Amino acid sequence: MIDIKAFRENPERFIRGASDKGITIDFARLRALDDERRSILTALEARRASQNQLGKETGLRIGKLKGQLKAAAAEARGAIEVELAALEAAPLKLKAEVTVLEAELANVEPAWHALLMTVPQPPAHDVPKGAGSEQNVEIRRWNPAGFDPSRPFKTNRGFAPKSHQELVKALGLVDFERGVKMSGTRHYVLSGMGMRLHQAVLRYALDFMADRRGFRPMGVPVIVREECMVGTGFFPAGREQAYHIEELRRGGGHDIFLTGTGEVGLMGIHANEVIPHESLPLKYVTSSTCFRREAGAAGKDTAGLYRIHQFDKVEQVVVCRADDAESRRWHATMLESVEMVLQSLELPYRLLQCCTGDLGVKNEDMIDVECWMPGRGENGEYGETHSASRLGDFQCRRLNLRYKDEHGKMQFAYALNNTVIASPRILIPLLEIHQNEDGSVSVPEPLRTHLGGVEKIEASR
RNA sequence: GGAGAGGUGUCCGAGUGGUUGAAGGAGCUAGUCUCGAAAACUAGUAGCGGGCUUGUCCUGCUCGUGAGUUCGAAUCUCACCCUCUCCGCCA
Repeated sequence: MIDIKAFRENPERFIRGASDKGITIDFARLRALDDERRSILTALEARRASQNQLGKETGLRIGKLKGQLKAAAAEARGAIEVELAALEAAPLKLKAEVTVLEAELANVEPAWHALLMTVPQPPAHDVPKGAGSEQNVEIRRWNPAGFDPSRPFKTNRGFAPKSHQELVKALGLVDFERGVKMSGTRHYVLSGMGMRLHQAVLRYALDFMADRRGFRPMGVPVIVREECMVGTGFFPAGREQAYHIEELRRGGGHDIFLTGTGEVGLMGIHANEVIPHESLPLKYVTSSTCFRREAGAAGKDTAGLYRIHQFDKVEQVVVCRADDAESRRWHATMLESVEMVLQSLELPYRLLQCCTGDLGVKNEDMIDVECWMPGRGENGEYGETHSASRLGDFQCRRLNLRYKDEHGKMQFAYALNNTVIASPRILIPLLEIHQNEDGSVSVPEPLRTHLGGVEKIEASR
């Protein structure tokens, strides 16, 4: 959520931001609703102030008279009733006015709030302008020794590559047919070394972040209330993307939603809290199952492990002071972690600075990491495996996650998040890059301890 | 799932219709005292919002949430959410 005060002071910034992101918002309406809301509020509060004052001046007297009225003899009642009517006239008039104003406010406020919640965080000043992912800017790429994606796989390795679909089938790692039988399209069963490899990758990434990067490992809910989804900025824009469990309809207290990323659980932890500034930054990592409906992606990446409804992801978040330079430093540090993991797994990758048009509602700066997938497209393609976002105070403002700075001032914290590893998607480059001519797949060194020392996955296992 | 108890400020806790944003205590901050500390004493100690005359200014809201009764609600009514205890069931 943006700061409505900042919008009043400098609406241009938000209008330009939304336009750069390619998001259409009726800003004129927002301004009109905001003005209307404030003018109603002013009028309403003036009445309330009068009510409070009258309550102090005549309230007690009214109470006493009402008490007397009950006990009074018939002939004394007339006088009391006259005085009561006189005393009550002013408060009753105010009450009527307040009722009208409250109704007006109830008419305006929900629309004002709903619209405000859809205004996107403006992109950072140095994010390149662009309409969509085609205009993302490559920052750098890295290749392991002996493999250069700019040359054909065959030139690199001396044989034609198999796609990951072929590999997992031949090696018995994934059973798509039975996954679909049980749960429908985009579902799968991990099997044998497929499951072990999946778990190894996750465990390696989590341990790496905890042991080598000082992040606190957390286990968080993946079924959450709507407030968590709204607070983290996934709703309302991404409502269609989330599985929705309608508990209300079957008599439960409230509906729940399956989270599409561990970010929701990690950021929700401190919602509505005030963090002592000494405990910042918070550095959390989690491994969680992620659920995505993939609404609107029909027909896209339908085969294989690329786009699926359920997967697991090790996710890192940082909650830091409201300081742009600090948030940029953490962004770099988090990306460094990702690069260390990918390099240790010997996977070729590149970093892309996303342009304004490729940013979501909530981020002001995003860098995607793409791994080389030899079996993707005609002759291999880079495919997105990671995404690192800086959110400014957008998310913490929605979550009401604040800290008191050293001057005792309340501040909304800044938030960042970044994939450490997402599997099974990461298995695509992992299997395809490390495949051998005989159809086996070599296991990168860091994963072996998590696979009982296995160095090579072969069909027989 | 059944039965019961309860949700008040940073924390504990009082408060069952009237000036209560809220007694009392703890904690925290500052001061006095002290060579220093402790103790004691004194004072201070919420958040969010609106206004303009932007001020050591005025003002509204907040006692789980929402609606209602009332001139007036932390206090009464209704619905909901949450927590805890016991029983049942269970990975």
